[in-house]
Amino acid sequence: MERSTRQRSAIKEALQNSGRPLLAQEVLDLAGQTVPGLGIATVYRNLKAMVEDGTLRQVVLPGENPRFELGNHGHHHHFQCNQCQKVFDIHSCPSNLAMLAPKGFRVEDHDLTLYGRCKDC
Amino acid sequence: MERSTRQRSAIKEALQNSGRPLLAQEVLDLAGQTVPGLGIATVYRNLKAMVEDGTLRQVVLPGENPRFELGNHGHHHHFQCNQCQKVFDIHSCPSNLAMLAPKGFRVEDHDLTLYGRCKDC
DNA sequence: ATGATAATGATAATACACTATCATTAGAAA
DNA sequence: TTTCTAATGATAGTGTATTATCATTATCAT
Repeated sequence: MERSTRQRSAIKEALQNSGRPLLAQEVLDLAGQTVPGLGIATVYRNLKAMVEDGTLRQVVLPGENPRFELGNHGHHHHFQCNQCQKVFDIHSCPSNLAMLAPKGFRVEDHDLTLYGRCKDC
Repeated sequence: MERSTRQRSAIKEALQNSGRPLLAQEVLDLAGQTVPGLGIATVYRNLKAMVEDGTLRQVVLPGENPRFELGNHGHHHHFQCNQCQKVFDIHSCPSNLAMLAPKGFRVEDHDLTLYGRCKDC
């Protein structure tokens, strides 16, 4: 059966505390402060398992490596800072997007990314 | 100086005739019908050169390899078909997106991708 | 405390899009 | 037509994120 490890806890905690989607490398950096010696393979292994069981979901922005965020958020979008490259959640969503599509096209979903300067940059 | 070749012409023609952004592989497939034996290296070489001189621009959707479209289009967005995976242009753009960002965040640009079924699927 | 084995960490292997290399081909200036 | 060399095509090489391997460690039911 599944065992509870310091590594797995630290990884989940890093995602919970960050409040924003993290790259695998960022997860390693943050969780590695709690568990020195944490290996990148362990990070990938756990991220993958947590995505599969629904604990996490992947956030993929254009041209970027996958980021990870808690899976219990509803539909939302993201903002990427042009300065620090960090990604933040946006908890609102424009309506009417379906009517932008040409005639004959059925819209089922959408992705929106805003770019600019974050609060700290 | 730069020479005019059948290969380069066929590559540009493929992009012009398609009316939608194409993957490097799709460019090879289409232009290869005009120039049998066309090599993938030649496609990449020319796509890269044409992006650098502004003839083409790259279109990068989340989790997808770069596509290429003519560079003389204005700001616009894209629709990807969930069935055939093809990408199409959308020549309208929602306004008000800047106000979706949290306080303290300055919005400078945005990317929007719609997903669904295209006219042919 | 002990044994079974899930999990880890180091690192080799993989996948894959893209680029470099180089011998050959083919524009185009003369 | 000849000559120069840009461009091509085949393919080896590269970069890099992710995964597999495996010896070792640590969790937890007993």
